Amino acid sequence: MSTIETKPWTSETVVADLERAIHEHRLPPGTKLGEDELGDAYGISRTIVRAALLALSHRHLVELKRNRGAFVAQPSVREAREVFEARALLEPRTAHSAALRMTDKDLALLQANIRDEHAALDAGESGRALFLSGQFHVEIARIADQSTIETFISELISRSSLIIALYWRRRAALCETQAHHALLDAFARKDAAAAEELMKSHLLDLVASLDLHNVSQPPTSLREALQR
Amino acid sequence: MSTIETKPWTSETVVADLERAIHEHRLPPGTKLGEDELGDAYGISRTIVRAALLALSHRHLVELKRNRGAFVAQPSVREAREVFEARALLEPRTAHSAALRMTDKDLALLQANIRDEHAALDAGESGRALFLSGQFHVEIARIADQSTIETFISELISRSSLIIALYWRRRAALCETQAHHALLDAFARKDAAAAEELMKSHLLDLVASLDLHNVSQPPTSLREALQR
DNA sequence: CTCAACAATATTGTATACGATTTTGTTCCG
DNA sequence: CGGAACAAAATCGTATACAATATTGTTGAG
Repeated sequence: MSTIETKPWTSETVVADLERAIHEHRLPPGTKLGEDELGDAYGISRTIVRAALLALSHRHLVELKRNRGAFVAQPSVREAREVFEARALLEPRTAHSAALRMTDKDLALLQANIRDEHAALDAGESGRALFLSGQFHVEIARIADQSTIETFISELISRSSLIIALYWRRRAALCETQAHHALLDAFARKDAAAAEELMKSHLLDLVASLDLHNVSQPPTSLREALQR
Repeated sequence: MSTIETKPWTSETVVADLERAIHEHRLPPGTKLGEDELGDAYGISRTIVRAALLALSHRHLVELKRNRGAFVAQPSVREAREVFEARALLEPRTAHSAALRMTDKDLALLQANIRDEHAALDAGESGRALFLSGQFHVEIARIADQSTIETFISELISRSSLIIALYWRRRAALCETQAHHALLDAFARKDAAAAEELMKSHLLDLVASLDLHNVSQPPTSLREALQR
């Protein structure tokens, strides 16, 4: 946990801190997020913690069970499909818009992002690499200058991180940065149509790298899981 | 206000009640939502009210100003454009999916919705008609069996209601139900391509019926608004 | 009379106390 | 020894008290 008690933690900063921890798989799906525990860790009262957990539950990153507590969400196979369905509707067209508005500064930012992701991978910081990989997509929405869509994509990216934690099947890990590289090239050429197509196939590749027909549903209850 | 104190109001029911009131324009944009006031109205403590307001702020229906309180949101022209941009990405394709999954029961529900909207209009209940008109769109997402996208569309519909309250320009009011009728026909024929196109143009018509180039921004501050 | 400074009031922000529910641990009967 | 009933503990749900901040009202000097 973050444990730096010198900071003035607010509801929003706690949300951001927890969201990043979840996104980086430092808090795996299913992790219990006790209110007292979090309050002690951040040095704040349960009031703030509850507001943060409520916010995270609205983003579907945390599941609140009445009188049971908060847990890092465990998206179902169904939900996983839906998330990528939504991404497929939003992201390709957003990449198209972004390509048309792309500035040199934006390009540099995206390039830096890819570089940092490479560095993180080399350093064995796979969590940080995953986070940066997601940021690449959010950044595109920001460049497209569509903050409303950006909010949706940002949520979907974080949820995708949970989905990856649950359903990722081992494969070539470099396909990610390859796809981002190709996108960057299209952006550099201001080729909006190519960017849209590349994003579309990138998302299809992502889904294909998941194991979603598997019946190993994240156990809703231990009882049910062990009764087989 | 709702004032029925015999009900066991929970955070969620209060959110639903307030959201509907906002959607039906009983709580116009800019309305101050005092915590004590709401707590008294519903017969609950500020704790629950705050949770509800927090939820509504996450849906961009309420704006929270630090140490100032909660207000019904006043989407900017910029935000209005973004909301309809997002709807344009999500809804046509969702209508396509819905057409393919449409059952007779679903058709009946949509038909009933249109009928109720007509009835509400005839009865002069324009707020209720607007709400039902929005429900038509949410229902399509539900029929498409995409709950994640449905959540997004539901939020966008509610925000659209605020946008209509602020930027609607007088016009033929029946264009709405006409478009919904046409959609229903396409659904009945299971003509997914037609449904997709009809939804696309319906959304374009909606945007066209708004006055978004107008400079009469909802005043961010009274000072600024009166200094002209 | 105008306006700035200050005081009073109202409202939100946060912490904490207490009650409700669930979970865990123990006991006692079969 | 096994299991159900009960007791204890932990945790969440809600209300309330108090502090922080903003707004409003008043006063007094110029």
